[in-house]
Amino acid sequence: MKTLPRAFYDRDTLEVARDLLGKYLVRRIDGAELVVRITETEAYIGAVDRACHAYGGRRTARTETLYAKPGTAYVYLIYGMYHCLNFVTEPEGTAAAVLLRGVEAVEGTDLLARNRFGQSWEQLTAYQRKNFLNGPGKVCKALSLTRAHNGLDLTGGELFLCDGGTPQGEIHVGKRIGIDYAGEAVDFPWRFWL
DNA sequence: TTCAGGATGTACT
DNA sequence: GTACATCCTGAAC
Repeated sequence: MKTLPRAFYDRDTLEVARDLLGKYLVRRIDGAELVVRITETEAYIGAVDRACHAYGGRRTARTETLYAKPGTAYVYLIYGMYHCLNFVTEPEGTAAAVLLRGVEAVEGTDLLARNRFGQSWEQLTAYQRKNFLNGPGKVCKALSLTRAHNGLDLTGGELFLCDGGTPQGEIHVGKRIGIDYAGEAVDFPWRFWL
């Protein structure tokens, strides 16, 4: 598989969010390789989006990463205990990114299960398996990603994306989750899933 | 299967 | 002091 080049991210954020479906995300850690397939994303575009941390050109210590060059990881802490992983898009100086909301395990399932529940896949309940990696906080927990990885270059060898061919089935489009505070942006159809 | 409530700490007002 | 791009638990259905 080939690592996606920086040019992949240096495009319209909505296009990137849609194209990310079906792609493989690879995480190398302690000699192990975790691979997941992307199934759900959301776009956040600072210039026009009240739900984006960098709405209206806002620059703070936290949002600085959103202005970084495309192909950078933006990781932040939410609700005091979970992390969210984003892929920075569009040219450097433009605040936009794609939030990773859901994936499915491809390689390293057992290590993913241990990171998330402290147990092997075999030990998980049916409920735990069904809700394994279907949320942004769950994905970061399983991939062992924290704010320490904020600003990481996605064209490097620690965390990167690979092409996965054309995804099967239909691409769904709808409203984003958990942004009821964002006024008119609540209704933007910027969520994509398989 | 759905729902309400709580956990928890950082960023920003 | 308030809000937050979430998740888990336990109870009701």
